[in-house]
Amino acid sequence: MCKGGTYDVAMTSMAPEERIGSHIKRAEQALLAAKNAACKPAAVTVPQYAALLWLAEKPGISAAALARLCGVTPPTMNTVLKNLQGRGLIERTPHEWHRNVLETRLTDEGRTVMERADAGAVRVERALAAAFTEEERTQLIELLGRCAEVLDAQR
Amino acid sequence: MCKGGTYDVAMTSMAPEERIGSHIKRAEQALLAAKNAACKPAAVTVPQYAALLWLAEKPGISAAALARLCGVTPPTMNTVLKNLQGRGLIERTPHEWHRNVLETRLTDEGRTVMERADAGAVRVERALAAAFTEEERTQLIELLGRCAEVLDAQR
DNA sequence: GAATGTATGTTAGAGCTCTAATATGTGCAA
DNA sequence: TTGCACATATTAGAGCTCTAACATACATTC
Repeated sequence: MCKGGTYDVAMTSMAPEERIGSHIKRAEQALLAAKNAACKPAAVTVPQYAALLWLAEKPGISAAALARLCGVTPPTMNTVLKNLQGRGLIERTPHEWHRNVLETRLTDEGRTVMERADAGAVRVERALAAAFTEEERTQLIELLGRCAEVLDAQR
Repeated sequence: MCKGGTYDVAMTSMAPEERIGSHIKRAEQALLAAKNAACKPAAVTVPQYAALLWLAEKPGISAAALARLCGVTPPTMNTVLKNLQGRGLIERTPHEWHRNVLETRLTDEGRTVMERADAGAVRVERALAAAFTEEERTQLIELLGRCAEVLDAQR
């Protein structure tokens, strides 16, 4: 049972396979790699695709609100939006009332690119979903939700 | 059932809540945030901690092998090791036979820092594990494993 | 009206991550 | 021996990510 490593895992630490976090990380890494490959034909990164997808559903949204939807900080979203704007996939215009807010919208090209990337991403999601029964899928989502809940509370 | 967004999700795409990937990502984000906070007293990042932990168990390992264990590319591990070496937490010496290989080892300070970070990380992992029954934990790990398998095959 | 609070936006800096390309060294095979 | 294959190491460049700090603008309260 005990490993033969120099650092005595059994006494003070925990083996990697026992760490639920290891398995979450591995799944996330595989997910990112698969989505990255799926987005490649559209020449966008996964974070860029995520932003474009939300922008399609919520035109004129603020960068801060978009950051919350995508689960990143405002400076991070700022970086992503800069790259998207530099490629002409989005445009940002000052809000009529709240002068400090910039409304962000897809350009026509941005919409085209998003739809192309989305096709790939959905293909990945469908393949993933197909690996589970309805019941398993429900349970997986429930268990993952509990993970997020507990971990957020830890902080 | 259908959302009122501009981009018609129902026809060509998929709602975020239906995407298993969304839930994996959320759990991983919460995990990273919790581990980050846990590693902060030791003043190391999560990737740095991961490298230190493996180094404790496998002294003299090559950077490439360490990269595989940590699930990152060699250039990424190179970046992490540079930072660790700059802080004097590891040392790298040429391999006796294979001149191209650098053997990497913890310094005394590196071991101390690792143990401090590990205490925090294990605390997070134990809290996470405590949120599930034995059966749930087993199933979660099995389901996550299937995710990784399917996603890797997609690529 | 002035102070406070809250939300948005941005910059700076450190660090992680990838792909692509290059160099070096080892071992095997024609 | 020469060439090929493979592993390791590194550099370059683009992009994502965070925390910290600061600036701006609106809204509420005193």
